[in-house]
Amino acid sequence: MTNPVVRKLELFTRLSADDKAILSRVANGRVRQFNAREDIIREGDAPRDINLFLGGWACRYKQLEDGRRQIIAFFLPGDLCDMNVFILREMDHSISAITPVTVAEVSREAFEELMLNHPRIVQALWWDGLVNAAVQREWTVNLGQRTAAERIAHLICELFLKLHSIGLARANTCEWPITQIELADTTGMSSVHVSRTINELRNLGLIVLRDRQLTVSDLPGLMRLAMFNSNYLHLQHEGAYLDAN
Amino acid sequence: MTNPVVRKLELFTRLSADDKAILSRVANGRVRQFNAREDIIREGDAPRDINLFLGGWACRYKQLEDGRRQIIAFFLPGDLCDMNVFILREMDHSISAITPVTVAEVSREAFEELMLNHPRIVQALWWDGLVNAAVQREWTVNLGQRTAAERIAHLICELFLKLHSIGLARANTCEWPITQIELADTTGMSSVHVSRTINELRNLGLIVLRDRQLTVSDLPGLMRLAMFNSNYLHLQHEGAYLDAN
DNA sequence: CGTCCCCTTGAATGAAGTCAATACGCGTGG
DNA sequence: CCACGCGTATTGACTTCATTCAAGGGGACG
Repeated sequence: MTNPVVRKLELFTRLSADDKAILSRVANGRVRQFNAREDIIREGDAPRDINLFLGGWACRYKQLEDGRRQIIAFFLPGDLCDMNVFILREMDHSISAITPVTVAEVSREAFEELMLNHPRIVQALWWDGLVNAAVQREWTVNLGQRTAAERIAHLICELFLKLHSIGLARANTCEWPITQIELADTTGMSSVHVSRTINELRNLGLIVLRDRQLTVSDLPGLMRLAMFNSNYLHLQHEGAYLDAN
Repeated sequence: MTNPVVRKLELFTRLSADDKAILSRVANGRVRQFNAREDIIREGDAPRDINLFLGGWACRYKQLEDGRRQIIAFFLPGDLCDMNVFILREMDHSISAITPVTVAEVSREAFEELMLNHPRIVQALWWDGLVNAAVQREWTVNLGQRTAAERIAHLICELFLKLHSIGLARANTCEWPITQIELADTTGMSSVHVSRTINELRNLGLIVLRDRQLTVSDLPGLMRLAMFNSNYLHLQHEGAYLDAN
């Protein structure tokens, strides 16, 4: 089985055998496990290492004083988390496991050495960072402009495409470990209304969702409803022209 | 008058005379003017140069097919826009002037050369990028969790502090060129409701806003209302420990 | 078998959007 | 100079959408 980070970065550029070897070695360093719901880093902590997600789902979130919580991003296998946070003194948000999660901790030093000697990887990491920023922007649009049904539909499209791109979806189905409460905290609505909205999507024949399994019965329809434009994911292997090895 | 970019980057670290000279030189290269409301870059364009904002206010936005528009970020003097977009093939959003705007175009080559020879600047740019990402996350929280009044109050706090940090606010007043329609597109509400909400803040004695001039009469009160925590702006000169010249 | 968490559904409440009318400032051109 | 148009801001009345409150069902697990 290929390393999920390699798989992900190769969406953008082709890596040399050496690049891949280094990445796999780094990913096998200090590996840690977390239970579902367990915090991986908390707001206020001083960031130490770079985290590399190897398995499971996690999320970034912020919490207001009065308890309201907003999920800001999801992490899937192959994702890196805050490659450079060590520039900043303290975390301004928290990261929590949704399912049981496996992460590799990469020390700042190991990471910097890697960046020094592997320009192709650096470029792929740049790309990854830019895509993450684009996703964050799209979430802003989602929360600001889309209706409840559009918001949920959009999120489903995004995660479904991302899962596909890293080989974690087959045909039109994938795992869906996110509870409706978490979905509510993601889309800025109440969990009651999430329930009703998902039912709406079901009744439109767009999705089937039960037992933590999602089937997208009509992806084009779902994308149309959500006004989903995948350009912001930059999945078109845009670094292909860099392939000259 | 110091260059606004220098002023901004020095929030994080101290720059050498040479660093500053280089930045000022780069900022005086190809300078362009835009009228209020004019687009600077449009979604779908291939990004060419890095834009450095020297004067005026601008915004990043995305538009849905049916016309709904979401403002995703504001640009103030000293801000850089998408230092690395040339990795991506095309823009997934647009940038537009709010007031008349002056920008310096920095070619990719000039920029890369600068990064190669000025590690202190590189570090400050990293910091800037991380802060921008943090701001984008906070906007996600804002749209997802805060009420109308909290949203507007939070945005005012954020911009007011940023303006202060770059010397564009005096005591408790600053320019406020943003129309209520733009504010509506920023906070995901209708312009009618923005009007009512601003009135609410006025009646609470928190702000005075007229003739494109904002006075924050009670900043602590405004921050309390918005549950504003400034940690995400990372304004505490966190790079001070790098000062050894 | 009971507890806990998650999901669902109904009914009442509340927040924000829409529609519409009016007012104000500003620039343009008669 | 005034008239007009345009964009912006304000205010009221009504509607729509989403939240809250409440109750009940179902599955997982000790």
